Amino acid sequence: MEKNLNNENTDIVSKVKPKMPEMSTLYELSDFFKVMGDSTRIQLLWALEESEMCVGDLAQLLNISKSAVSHQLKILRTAKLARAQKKGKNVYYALNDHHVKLILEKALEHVCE
Amino acid sequence: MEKNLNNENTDIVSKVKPKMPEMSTLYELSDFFKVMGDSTRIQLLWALEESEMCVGDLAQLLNISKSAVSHQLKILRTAKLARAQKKGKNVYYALNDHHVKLILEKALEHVCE
DNA sequence: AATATAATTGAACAACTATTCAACTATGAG
DNA sequence: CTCATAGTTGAATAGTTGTTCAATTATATT
Repeated sequence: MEKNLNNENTDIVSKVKPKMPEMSTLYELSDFFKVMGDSTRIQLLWALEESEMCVGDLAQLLNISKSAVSHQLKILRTAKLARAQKKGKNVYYALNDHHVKLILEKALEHVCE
Repeated sequence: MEKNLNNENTDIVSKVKPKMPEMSTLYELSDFFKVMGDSTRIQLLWALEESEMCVGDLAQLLNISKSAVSHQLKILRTAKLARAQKKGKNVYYALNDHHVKLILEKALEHVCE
C-alpha cells in the first residue's frame, strides 16, 4: 500500500501494533457480530430468550416462513448461540449462550441513546 | 405464511408476542451489529481504543489502503462509533462511544470459550 | 504560485447473504 | 399402511457489501 512518511505517526503505529489481537481472534469476533447483524436472527434470539419454541411457533411469531426460520436457526446453531432438541414431531430451540443476553442489553443501551 | 394448527403452541406465541421489542428497535440493534460484523472495522475500533490516529496511521497499522480505511471510517462515523477531527493536513479519528469497549470485551469472552 | 501529501469520494466489480420455492425426510394420527 | 404435519435442504434469485481504482479536495512546504 502507500508509504507513510510522517515520522511522528509511525511511532504511534509501532506502539499500537503489539497491542492488537491475533487476526484469528479478530475474525472470530467479527464472525460473531455478523451472526448478530441480521434482524431476523435478532428477533429469534430475543424470542428464545423469553421461551423455548419450535420452528412453527417462531415462524408464526415473526410472521415469516418456516423455511426462512429454519435457515436462520441453522446459522444460530452453527454459531453455538442456539441448540435444538427434538420432541416428537417438533424441534424445540433454546438459547445456548448466556453472553448473548448481556450483549443484547448493552447494545440496546447504545442504540437507545 | 403457513398456518399453525397446534393449539398448545399458539398459546406460547401469544404470550411471547407482547414481550418482543418494536421492529424499529430490532432494526437499530441489527444495524449496530452489522457495523461490528466486519474484521476491518473491528480492527479499527480496537486500534482507536488504544490511541487516536489519523487515516494514514490506521492504513499502515492494518496494512490496507487509505481509501479502504476511509470508507470504513465513514461507516463508523455514520454509526456514531467514531468521530473525526481535522488537525492541519491530517484527520484524526477517535472512539465516540463508551459502550463499544464493553461490548467488545463481552463478545471476546464469548468467542474465547 | 507550484508541488507533494492526506484524505475523501463515486463507480465498478466480485463476493457474499437472506428469502423463496420446491423437493424431501421423518414423525404421529387415523 | 396412508396421510397430514413439522422441519430441513439445496438451488435460484435479488439485494447488499467491501475493496480497488481513478479522480478530486484541501492543506502544508518550498
